[in-house]
Amino acid sequence: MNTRRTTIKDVAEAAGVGVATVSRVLSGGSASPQTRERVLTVATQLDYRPSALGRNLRQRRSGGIGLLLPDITDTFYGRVADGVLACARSAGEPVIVGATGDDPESEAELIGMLLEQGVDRVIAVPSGDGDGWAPTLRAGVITVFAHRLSAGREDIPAVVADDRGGVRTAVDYLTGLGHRRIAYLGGPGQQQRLSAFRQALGPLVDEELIVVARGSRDSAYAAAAGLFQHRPDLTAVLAGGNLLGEVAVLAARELDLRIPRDLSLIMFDDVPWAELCSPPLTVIAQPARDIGYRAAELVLRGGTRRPRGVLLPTELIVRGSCAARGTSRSPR
Amino acid sequence: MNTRRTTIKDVAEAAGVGVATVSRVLSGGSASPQTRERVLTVATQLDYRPSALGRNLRQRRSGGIGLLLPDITDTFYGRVADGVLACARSAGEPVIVGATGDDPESEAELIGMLLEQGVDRVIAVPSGDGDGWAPTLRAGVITVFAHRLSAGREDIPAVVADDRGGVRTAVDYLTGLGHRRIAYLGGPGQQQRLSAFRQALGPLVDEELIVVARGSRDSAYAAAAGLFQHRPDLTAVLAGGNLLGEVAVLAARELDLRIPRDLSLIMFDDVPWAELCSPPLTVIAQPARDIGYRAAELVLRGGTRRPRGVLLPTELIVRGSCAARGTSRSPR
DNA sequence: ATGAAAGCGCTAACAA
DNA sequence: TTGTTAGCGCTTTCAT
Repeated sequence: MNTRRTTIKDVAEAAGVGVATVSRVLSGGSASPQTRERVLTVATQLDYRPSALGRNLRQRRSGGIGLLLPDITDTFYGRVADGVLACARSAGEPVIVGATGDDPESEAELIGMLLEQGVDRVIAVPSGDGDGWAPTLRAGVITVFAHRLSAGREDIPAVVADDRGGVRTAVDYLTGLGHRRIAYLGGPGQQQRLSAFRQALGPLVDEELIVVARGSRDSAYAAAAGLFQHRPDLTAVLAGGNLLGEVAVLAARELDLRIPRDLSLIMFDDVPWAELCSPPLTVIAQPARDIGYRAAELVLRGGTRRPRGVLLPTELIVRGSCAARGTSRSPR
Repeated sequence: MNTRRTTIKDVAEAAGVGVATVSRVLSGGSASPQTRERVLTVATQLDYRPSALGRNLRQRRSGGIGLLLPDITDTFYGRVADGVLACARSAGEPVIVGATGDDPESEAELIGMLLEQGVDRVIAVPSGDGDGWAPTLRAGVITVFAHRLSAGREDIPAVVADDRGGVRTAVDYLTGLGHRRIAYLGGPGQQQRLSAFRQALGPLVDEELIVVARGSRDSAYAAAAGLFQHRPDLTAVLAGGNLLGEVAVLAARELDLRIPRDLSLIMFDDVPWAELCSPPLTVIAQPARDIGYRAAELVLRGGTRRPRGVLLPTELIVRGSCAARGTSRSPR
């Protein structure tokens, strides 16, 4: 059962050479053709796999990427993860994944775990206010943020979608349809979108129509339902994420608000079900997978370049959840 | 920038003790109260984190769990991953995640990567025919399958949903509604469901109504559309996964088949959008998160117990996508 | 109760 | 071109 692992020493002995030679051959160093041949043969025969543990310890690095996501269950983050995985794999780097639940404490704990593992590169959708990232920086861990910026951590490069542009497009579209009372239903950690919303709406902004939920589904649903009930005069909503969009649809149905007749809805993030929904949802699509891929590229490239971050475009995809104001809701 | 990592030696010196003592204190060994106190203080002062690399190398293990999933983007697998992550975290184990894309070759490659990392426990939704798993077994890596069994690998414990029961329930429900021409739209690696379907349908089974798509969305859509076009006489479909269900809805719409008037649909896996769909989809819910959690428990417990696998119950959730036969499709 | 020392598997200096 | 050797940070006998 417990077959001892084949080590470099075994290979060296079997091939009748020194361990250094084996190491050299396997990492493409110089060696005579015949020696190389022999070592390679023996290695495959013995099914030898160099231990990353030994190598990393020696090289004082782990050669692993840490990936911290709020919720791996959310397709958006799933796509981000997919991008990271794809890039990491082409570089032969393992990825250690952790789910923070958008909780700074949990995040800090996970950071500690990654540090312990000796991970030397981290990609994260940051949850805290940025203080939690001091340890990684101090430990010299190359860090890149994805999808979100972190307040007070402008020193860490980030790969994000053009939230401001997306929000502006959405608001323009809605106001163009004649809407004036537009609500924003947001989630945690989206300062960009929030401020962009205020800015895009300008004088039309109504602070009461801005609601920010915590991460959970319940919280989101409560926020949506509360908003709709409290302000039946609103005619359009911008949901800042697929979870928010989902609960908005649910809450609207519960309150007998017809979309788009009574309520126009635009959702951030294009998910497969947006098309299946009735009506199909108009969305601001974000290149989730690219975000992950680019973040991985950045983190792998190391601190060399200075691209202080990447901004990826968003796209308005018009489907059926927005209508011109006019067939407005019955005057309660 | 490149602050050398604090090592056990640093702590030992600072505390005026030997490294062995530090090690003992930190791993709860015997030590005099005062020594313990001093070491602990110094350790926190220096923000010392024991290197998992060093420890694992010494103990000839990595203390990491490998998790291989077909597609991290699929919410089902996302939930499985979430369960694994939760359990692993409570055990303080890091999880290295890989996406196989349901491709045996890719899977084999990833297995190699995990082995190289020295991972000593693996959880996987197996893609290949089982031969690919010889290396892990040989290397003494504790392996547990999740969600799927692998042909020819009955020696590896698996945590799966009660597919047979779920299929039976779905078929019973459908036949109870008067349906006779029931199709099965499946994906890769679901032998259980397929055979259960044949068995449940008994004499009613029509091989032409059984279609198995490859993993991709395109393939799935093509399969669904092809099925519906080729056999307009079918009145009900069982989709073997959320992706299959999604494309079934899409294809039905494209072909102007009304659900449930023209076509009744039951989907495996309850996803959030099932409720948002119109009509809301009747589903066979699977405890995805539990599958992951239990698999992690099993793999962490080690090979000690003999529970040769776990079978988790499924649940029929009736919503609006199934109707009694009668308002059948117009006799083309 | 504590320290010295060996060694996990590997790579990189240094010799030969 | 090749082998010898010294660690990387840690745990674990074995003495003390």
